[in-house]
Amino acid sequence: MSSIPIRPDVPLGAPHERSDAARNRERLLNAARDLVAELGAEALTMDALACKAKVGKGTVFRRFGSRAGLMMTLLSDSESEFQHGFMFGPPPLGPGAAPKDRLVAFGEGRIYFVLENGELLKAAGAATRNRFDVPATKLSHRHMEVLLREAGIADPWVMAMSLTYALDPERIVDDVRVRGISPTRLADSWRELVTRLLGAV
Amino acid sequence: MSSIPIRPDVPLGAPHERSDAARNRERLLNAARDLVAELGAEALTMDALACKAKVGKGTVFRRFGSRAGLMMTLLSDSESEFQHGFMFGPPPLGPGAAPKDRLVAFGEGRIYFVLENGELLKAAGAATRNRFDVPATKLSHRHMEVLLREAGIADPWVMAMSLTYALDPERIVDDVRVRGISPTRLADSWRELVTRLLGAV
DNA sequence: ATAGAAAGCGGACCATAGTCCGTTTAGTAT
DNA sequence: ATACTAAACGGACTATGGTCCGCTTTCTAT
Repeated sequence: MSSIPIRPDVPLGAPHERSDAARNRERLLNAARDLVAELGAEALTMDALACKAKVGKGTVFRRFGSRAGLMMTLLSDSESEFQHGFMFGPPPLGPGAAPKDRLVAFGEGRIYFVLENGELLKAAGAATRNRFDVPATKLSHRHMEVLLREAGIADPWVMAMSLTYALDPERIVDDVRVRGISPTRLADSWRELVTRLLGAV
Repeated sequence: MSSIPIRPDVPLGAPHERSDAARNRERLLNAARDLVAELGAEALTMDALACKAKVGKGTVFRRFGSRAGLMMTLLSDSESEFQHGFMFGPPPLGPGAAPKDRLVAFGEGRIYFVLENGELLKAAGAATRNRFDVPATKLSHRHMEVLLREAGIADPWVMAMSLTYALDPERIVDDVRVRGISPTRLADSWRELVTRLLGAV
């Protein structure tokens, strides 16, 4: 997988995306959304996508780089929304509340977000070398790191990584769907974890 | 993947393993160990293994069920040793110490165990639906659950799951080998986590 | 309008995990 | 020894993610 031209935010002298490229991007995105709606994210194969979009397989991979890349693209809308929530939204999720409360809210939000987009998230994480490469994961990690630092944790970077993995999509989805744990129970346990971790009951 | 006849612990009227089966098992195990030693676990392919062991591919899969199953078999010795350590060994890892200290020791032990057998563990976990299916993982989870319950955690089962994922092999290996975090730093952070989680500094 | 270059295209091709099923073979009962 | 049966075997076959590279299209400069 070389550089991923997924659709850069037109950073510099935007090389002016070619019209055929734009057309195929549209086709692919539509086909992908259809397939996910029809059969679920897990069942989406790159061959089927290429076929349904009436496009060559090479085109699919140039556009998205990999299956994980495709899933990330499909996720980007809801993901942005969630990100906006914890970065700019109202407390306790957004700025203005105590780190502990923000972290509790973050975990809860994340749990429900994962449960809504679970398949996509699992698919985005799998097949990637280190799941930490997912940009959204990096951002979440950074967010938690800042909160943990404010709360006086000695090594916020590493602790944020522990919490990141505790909120792993695969873990959350399987807990709920395979092992029958209710989302509420997960959220409660997360609250207990954060509360104890950041002192004071 | 149907029932896995990996080499049952001869549970009942052991149907007397056939001699050709035994011979091939030996061949496969030896070949697998050689290949791992030579090229690393990641580079081991089932085709190469079958070929090197002078055995058909079907035989490989009958024996181990899957690539993950093979890796688990390869791990079982060192894994048993580690398990023995936290179940029957001397404190603080084994019984006799306070839950908090046992949990700290468990995490440290796990970190170093993972760093020694990282490739195998990653390979065993990947390709499995839920990595939690790995029997050794279930045992570790149970162990932590018991300790957490003793320490008064409200929902030990779920909390143990959070900690299980915080100690995920992929996470540990990538932290150390990709992101350059020292094992010591990981262990220190784990200590901080457990110490704060189980009260009293 | 035209030509040249760069970007994009597409599908054959590769690698690899895992399945299937007709054939072989090791034990067993006679 | 012989015949029988269930287990074991092996390798062709499938599914799927991902790569490669010669061909086509779009854009731009003239």
